[in-house]
Amino acid sequence: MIYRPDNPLIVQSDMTMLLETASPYYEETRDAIASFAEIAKSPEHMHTYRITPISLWNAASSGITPDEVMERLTRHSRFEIPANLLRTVRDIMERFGKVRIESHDDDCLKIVTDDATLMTQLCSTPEVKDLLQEKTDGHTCTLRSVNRGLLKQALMKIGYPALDTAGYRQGDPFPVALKEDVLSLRPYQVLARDAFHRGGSSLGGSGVIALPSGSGKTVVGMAVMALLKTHTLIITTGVTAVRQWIREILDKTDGHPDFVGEYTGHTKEIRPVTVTTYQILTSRKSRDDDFVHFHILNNRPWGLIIYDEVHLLPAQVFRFTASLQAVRRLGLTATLIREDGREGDVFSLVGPKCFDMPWRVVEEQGWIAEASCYEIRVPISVQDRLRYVTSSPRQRFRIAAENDGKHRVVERLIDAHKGEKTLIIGQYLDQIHRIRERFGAPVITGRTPQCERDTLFREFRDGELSLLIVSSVANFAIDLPDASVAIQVSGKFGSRQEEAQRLGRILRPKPDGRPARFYTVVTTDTEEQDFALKRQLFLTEQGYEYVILDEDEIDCLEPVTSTAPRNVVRFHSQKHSR
DNA sequence: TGAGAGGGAA
DNA sequence: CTAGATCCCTCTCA
Repeated sequence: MIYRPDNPLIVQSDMTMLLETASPYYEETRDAIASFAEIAKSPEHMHTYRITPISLWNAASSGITPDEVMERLTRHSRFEIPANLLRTVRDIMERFGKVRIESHDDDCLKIVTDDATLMTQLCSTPEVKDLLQEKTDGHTCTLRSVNRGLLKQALMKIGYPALDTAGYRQGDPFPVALKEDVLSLRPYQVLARDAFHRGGSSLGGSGVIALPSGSGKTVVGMAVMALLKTHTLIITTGVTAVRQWIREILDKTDGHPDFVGEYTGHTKEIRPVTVTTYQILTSRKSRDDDFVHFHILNNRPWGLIIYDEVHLLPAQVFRFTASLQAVRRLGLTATLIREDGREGDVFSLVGPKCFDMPWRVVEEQGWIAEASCYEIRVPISVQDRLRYVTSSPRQRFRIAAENDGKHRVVERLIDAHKGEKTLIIGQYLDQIHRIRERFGAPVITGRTPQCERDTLFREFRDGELSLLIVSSVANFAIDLPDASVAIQVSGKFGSRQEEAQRLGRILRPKPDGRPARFYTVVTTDTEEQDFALKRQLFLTEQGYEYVILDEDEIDCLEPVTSTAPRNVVRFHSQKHSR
């Protein structure tokens, strides 16, 4: 029996793992398992990770072998690893690619597998069988090209994600190159581009690249365009993002303005490079009308489709994407997590994750600002506590979130960061307006007209204004200027995505190299505290540690200086010794 | 031709 | 879970 008490990882036969955070080997172990497991819980001392089929398949498609997974588990595990777990991991990973999709003739493809029993099983599974045509022999079966996407979804559902090597239709050529004189790709951007293109024309060539906010995902997209030199459709979340892409393309490539177009509610241009929104693809005049815009865009000779913020891809766009399997697809995202559990559809229709890098690693290389995260706990007044306990579970969260006691904390934080660009981010308009009354800073909500936003953004950027209060516009507004301090006073239940997005607002490297601070203010002993923990999961997985402070510990926070060593660790050990 | 308001959608 | 923001379309007014 193996027993290595210094190792911080406990691997259990139900595919969960426990990781002890106080161990000196914690960071090393966390980084070793991050690529094939996902974090499920992160209380102070013991984090729980889960190994899921999707996490294993994503690992497999970013080049990690079953042996490597075994080796990492064995190296960091305290106890001997359950034999059945090793078998299951290998088994699941090897299921990816057991079924391959290959080209056959003009409008037919074929699925191929070496395993005749599996083929028989496929041909008797209703969801799969209906999409297939006829069996050529025990190992192959033909299907119509139009069913390529649907079949991949069906195979994913039964746990055998297909390796699609049927290749892509040749898009019309469009010569475009990066302006190498003004733009040099960062090392990880080159790695990401090449990981996407690995396998050349037929193997791979579709997939998702996950990189933190502010690390230049747009540039990766353009680097791929410059590699493929073909007509490209870029789909984004909103018109501001559309215009941002167009600006970036004109700025960083030699693409001529006449060949780059906007296709939105305002302007309907179709050009060799066209930037559009998810919404216009799914819009139609009435319920039983046609998806006009989708059909117009679908009948173009695209050789590449870029899905910006692919984690937000609306359910309906999956259907369209299923019919676009002959076009190369690149998904870009900072947080490849969906709260609706449709990760499998992203995997099978856009493609597997082909590249990612933990946020902390990008930070260590200096491409995004160094950031520390704090959770500050505030009690609730006796009156509000009374309201809280007598309310329905529905209203409770809101009462806790809108706790006016939070204002004291906000005041102290603003004092501690005088002169730094600070954002206060909240979810409820009432709360936001109460904060405005107290601190007198301007507010931006969805109601704020664009021209007013522009003015405030400019003042904030120029430093005339150092404090800005924003509602959940902060989640979408791509043009919101960068800050170095963010104070989150309320948010959307347990949304990991939102937490990550909001941290992203302060990650752009500062001119003076000063580190960023992210504070989330939470009411003690309420539901909000549980949700806060859930929100932090993604960032914990990326290597961030939340320091938990009580209200009056704020004054012991060290002031931010550009040369200050990281104080996260010191605070952490203080907490542990108490 | 463009701006702005209001409705519906998801 | 809700509340909030966005987008697209249409209509009206210069």
